[in-house]
Amino acid sequence: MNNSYINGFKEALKKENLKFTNQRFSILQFLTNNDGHYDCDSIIDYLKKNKIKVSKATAYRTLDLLVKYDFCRKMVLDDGIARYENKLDATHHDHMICIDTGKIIEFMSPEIEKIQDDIAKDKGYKIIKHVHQLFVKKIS
Amino acid sequence: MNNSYINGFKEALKKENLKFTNQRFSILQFLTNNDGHYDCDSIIDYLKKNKIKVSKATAYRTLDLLVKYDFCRKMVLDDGIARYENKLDATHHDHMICIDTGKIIEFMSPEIEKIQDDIAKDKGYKIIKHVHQLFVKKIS
DNA sequence: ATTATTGCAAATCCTTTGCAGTACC
DNA sequence: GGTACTGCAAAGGATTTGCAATAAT
Repeated sequence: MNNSYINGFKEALKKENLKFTNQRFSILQFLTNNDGHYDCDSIIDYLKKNKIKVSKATAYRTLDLLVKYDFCRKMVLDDGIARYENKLDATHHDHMICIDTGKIIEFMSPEIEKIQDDIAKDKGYKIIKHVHQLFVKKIS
Repeated sequence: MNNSYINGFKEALKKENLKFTNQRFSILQFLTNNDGHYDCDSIIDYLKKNKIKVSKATAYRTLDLLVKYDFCRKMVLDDGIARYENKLDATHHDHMICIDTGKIIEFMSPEIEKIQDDIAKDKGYKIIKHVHQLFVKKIS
């Protein structure tokens, strides 16, 4: 297992004048070890099953931090609920979401990436991040 | 001015067994006459300035309806706040959002549209709707 | 020892819902 | 006249915040 992200995490904490705690680390660890898209409650529930107690307050505070330092990605769908996913070592990708089942499938197109860069540049901007979600149904 | 959307609106209302009321119509009218992306409160504030009183309850109920019948589009950013925009007669487009100023610029790329259709088809799905947002900064 | 952390419960914010009075057909 | 509408205020659900007890360096 590649644990090099731990040092990066410690550095981020130092930069923010924060301490390395079990709660913070557990959340990071959960996300880096699990592919998938989790809302705050799911993360807390999972950790609870493993005898690690984290409050919502701490979870949200930690998730904000992880997003800020690029350890994870936040996505908010139309239901207004934030979902988080590992971003470390994960190749960049976007999401296809099945309207019927809620299943999330990842996709990535270098062509699209290039075109959107060009579009932004054209208008005098550079892309900091982007959201690209396809809401789909199975072809019957 | 093209007011043909009024009939479409009346038909939608009939289909839902709903009545044509001033509040509902005012919201539709505001969105069709104004390009832009408005949250619920902004819409209510604007209408209030024009002496039209609409409650939040009614506004949200109406906006849901307008989305359902494709009169407008709902978008939720990471802040969790829903924004609505006119969809009628508007050529399809996506959004570039300036991180610093909040300015929203529209864009549209037929190439991207085609590629994403192909990606979905490839996995056995068809696209019902999509969200494509570029978060950008001005090139300095 | 000092300084930041945690969890709790209360507070916020956006959105939804129940209900009594009001408006449309 | 009957059925649907509106606004209000209360309820809901996700997220944030203040604070006293607790843990990290």
